[in-house]
Amino acid sequence: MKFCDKKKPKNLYKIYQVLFNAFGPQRWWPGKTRFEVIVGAILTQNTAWSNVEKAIANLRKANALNLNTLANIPTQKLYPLLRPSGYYRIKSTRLKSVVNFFYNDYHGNLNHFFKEPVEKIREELLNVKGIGPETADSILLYAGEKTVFVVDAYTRRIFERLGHLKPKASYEHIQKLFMENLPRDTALYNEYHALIVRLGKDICRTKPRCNICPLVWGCSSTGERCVRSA
DNA sequence: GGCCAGGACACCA
DNA sequence: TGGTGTCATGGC
Repeated sequence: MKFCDKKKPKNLYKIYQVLFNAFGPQRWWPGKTRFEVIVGAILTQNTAWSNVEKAIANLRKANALNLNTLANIPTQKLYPLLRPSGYYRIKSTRLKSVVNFFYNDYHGNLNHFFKEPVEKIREELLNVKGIGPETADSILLYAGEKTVFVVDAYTRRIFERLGHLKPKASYEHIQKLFMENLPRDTALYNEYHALIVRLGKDICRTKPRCNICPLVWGCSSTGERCVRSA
């Protein structure tokens, strides 16, 4: 066990409740279809969602927001469409590799894919070039409604500061911490990750303490109901 | 003009 | 195995 304190993880659900009461439901993922969620998961890598929306709008306008079209479009034709989301060359290649995976291995049938055991399809996703653990888990949770907790940079940053994690804890360790200390509930995992991102955008990143919430870190929206006291 | 965003990967010691 | 550089646009 690499975590700092075995007792603290018991508070993970309470922290969720504090965040939910403070911010309300986040209604993730904003994609309209499973495939759109998968595309968004690729495009949002290290990128603000507002930029991803522009690229998705470009794809939709070009009638390319579907598996069949993307499977047959040359990678370079994606460049101008994905440009607003940044890293457009890399993301064009990654999107193509993901699409080719579904197209070749599952004949473009996402329902077939998501019916397979979660451990199996997670491994398959991780073998696709351009899909790391966070992107794979985002696809599984938000597109496949699988009970998989998504760990991102905000999760690491926030829960390190709260003392739940040692610095440089691995993705798998952090994921295990949440999944072993929360009810196995897909809707809960969905909402919790979204709330963490919501909080992450809101808290002070540079200052260890702030005036609004003079504890380990502060949050302008939660105010006195800071999760530190949960 | 600088910083950062809902990461992943190649390369090197 | 772990650290570092690279990929890139748009908002604040």
